[in-house]
Amino acid sequence: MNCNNMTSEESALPAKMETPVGFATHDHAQCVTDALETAESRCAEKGLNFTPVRRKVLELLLKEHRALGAYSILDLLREAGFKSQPPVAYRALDFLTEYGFVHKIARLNAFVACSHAGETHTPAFMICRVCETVAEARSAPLKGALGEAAQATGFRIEKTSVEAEGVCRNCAGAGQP
Amino acid sequence: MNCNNMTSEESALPAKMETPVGFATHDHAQCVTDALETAESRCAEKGLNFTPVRRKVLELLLKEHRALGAYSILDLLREAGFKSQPPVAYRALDFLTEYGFVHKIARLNAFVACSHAGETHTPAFMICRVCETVAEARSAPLKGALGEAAQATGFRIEKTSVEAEGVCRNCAGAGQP
DNA sequence: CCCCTGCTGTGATTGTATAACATCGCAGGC
DNA sequence: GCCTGCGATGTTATACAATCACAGCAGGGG
Repeated sequence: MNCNNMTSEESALPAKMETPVGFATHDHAQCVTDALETAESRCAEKGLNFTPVRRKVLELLLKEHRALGAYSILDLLREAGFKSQPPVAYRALDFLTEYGFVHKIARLNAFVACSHAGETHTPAFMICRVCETVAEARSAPLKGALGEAAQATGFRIEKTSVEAEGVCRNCAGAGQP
Repeated sequence: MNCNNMTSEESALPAKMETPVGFATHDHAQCVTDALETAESRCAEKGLNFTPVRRKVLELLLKEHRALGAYSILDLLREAGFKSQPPVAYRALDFLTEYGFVHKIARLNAFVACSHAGETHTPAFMICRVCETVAEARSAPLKGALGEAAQATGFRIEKTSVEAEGVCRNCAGAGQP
């Protein structure tokens, strides 16, 4: 579960920081199967239907470990033997998104597997424009300028998307502009 | 310039708060022409070409006072007598976006005129899912959980998009769920 | 004058997302 | 057994978003 972990709980900065950027090599096969099992048991708990298509889509996203467009996912699904049309991929993605196994990156029109299994949370993303990796940080929906503005104006926030585009340490170190 | 002003400078909460939600009635015709003039003079300053199409697109967005999809804009352009194909609208929007007259709302694949003329800034948006109005708040790109996570991991932020979806005070008051 | 540059016009194409409707399979009640 | 309800999937078609490629044109500077 814990690969690609850029987690930063509010102001609890380092001290304990697993793999600092979402890049350190790790036992990827293991992290994929772990995540799949977690998802499976979560669905079982909640009485949700973790169907083959849904499972496969999540698996593909976990394997890729970066954001994929819906049609890329569709291609991979087909390669994997599913004879799927667009709505199939979208429905699976809707399901996975609804229950927090996958997040949508609006900026990219793409989807990424969640780094912090299951429970509903309000993530913030850092998108490296060089290597395209997406790292997920936990965020507090109501803090910062946005929360203040919302409070001041009586706006009730339901969902947030916080996405930053830039260059990760690895790529910056590799001399990318 | 100052209609739809949900501005909240960092922690400078109320005290002075123009029109609290982006809804209060106001002299709209005036706010549109003011904004257009501001844009015009800004372009003049910088030696930019504020062409008829660009002007019209900005005018349309200012008039609508909410986020519009590219094809809606295209339709309006055509109604206004321009015989435009998609690239025309997109090019105008690219220009306006690049120089900060218009912002793109990634969540909606739509565009909205900037409430705070000209200078480059990193806005945050509150999107009412009932009335579709978009209010803009200024934000600090490097504050909050995201900034901390970025610092901790050496990620260099270049652009951010912060978008909140919810219900504005007016619509909440009108008994919307 | 010519060339360069930036903007526009146009047609076609690709990518993203959903509508609308048919079908399937299974659990539960009669 | 049979019907029904329901969630998931299959299928076709289409709406909406974005880009490509190329042609033309107007103004400015050499």
